[in-house]
Amino acid sequence: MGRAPCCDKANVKKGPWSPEEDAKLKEYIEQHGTGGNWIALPQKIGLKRCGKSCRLRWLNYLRPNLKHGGFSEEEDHMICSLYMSIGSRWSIIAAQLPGRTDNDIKNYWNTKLKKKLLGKQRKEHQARRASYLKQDSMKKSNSIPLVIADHGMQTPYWPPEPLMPISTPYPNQGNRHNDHASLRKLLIKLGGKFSDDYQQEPNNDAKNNLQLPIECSSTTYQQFNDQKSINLFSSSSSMSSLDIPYSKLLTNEYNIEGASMHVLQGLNGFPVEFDEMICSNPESLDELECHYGVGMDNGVSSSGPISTESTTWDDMGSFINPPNITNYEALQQEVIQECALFDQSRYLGFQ
DNA sequence: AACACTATCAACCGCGAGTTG
DNA sequence: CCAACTCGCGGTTGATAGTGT
Repeated sequence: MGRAPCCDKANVKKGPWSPEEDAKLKEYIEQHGTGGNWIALPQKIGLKRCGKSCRLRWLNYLRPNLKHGGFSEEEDHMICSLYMSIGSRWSIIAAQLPGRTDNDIKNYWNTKLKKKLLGKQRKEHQARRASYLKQDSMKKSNSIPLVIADHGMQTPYWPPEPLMPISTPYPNQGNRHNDHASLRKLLIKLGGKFSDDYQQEPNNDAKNNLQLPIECSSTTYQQFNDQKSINLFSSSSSMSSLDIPYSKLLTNEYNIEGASMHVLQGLNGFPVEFDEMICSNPESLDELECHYGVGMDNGVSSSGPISTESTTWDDMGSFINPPNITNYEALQQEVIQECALFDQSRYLGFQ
């Protein structure tokens, strides 16, 4: 038995909204508000629309102060940074971009940003692979640690062992555990720490197995520095806002232990593109490590782009290869903490 | 000019979570 | 405690505009 429909599908109009419908809805909401019940709204106005459709139309199109199209570089940067940190939690990402809707950002990501990133990565992969082959032959000849010159790294780095093809690629589920294990390995290097068995005991010890970074760098991306606080709740949400002074996010003033498990869940839901990249392209994990400079011991010593190509934000190079890895990691850690606070606040009943 | 292909984005759908009685 | 209901979210679809051949 299926779920009951939210409205009578037979008597409900679907498809694009007419200017008359828009005007009716806008006028009514501006005068009376939503009345706290979207389902009843269309009947009150005399619209043959589903309540959910009215809500969506209002939030994504009719609501005042909305911006459409023309994402700025800062917004691109923000979206990518947040996506890398928290995944496809579009409503949270949208809450950081005034005037943008989650739907807008989601569309923008799916149609433009993702392609930009993957396209850029593909190009760099080829260049890097050529570089590896060269370095590998050097390593075999003298067996001493290499310093990759164009990384500007000072930490010794051994190129990876010859890569074995993954025999059962995604979507076959057989290797997904291994892939997640690899991702976890990467994530450990990126900042958090996972025990080997967290997946077996997600409800018990998981929160203890992920240790959030103890320190956050005081250096962050400029756009975050500029903010006095971060509103973690979407303006369209029924939840009330919780503004956390941003300075507090940089310290351990908040006890986040109780929320760690939820951070873990967020990480477990790491952007699926990474899964796919890794499964369809076995070398991609090494690529990612390379991107973030985590292929070496502690993963914090990289300071420059890997590629010799332009690193301007125009071609997303500055995101793929952050100009300052310390800043990037700080940002990532901070966003993870934001999510922990977000989830914790919901637990503590701040809504 | 006609057709095929691609990109874009508004809108829909189904699900999980929260609320209410 | 439970069922019914609503809301909000993220994934997906489909119409249309744009571009290439």
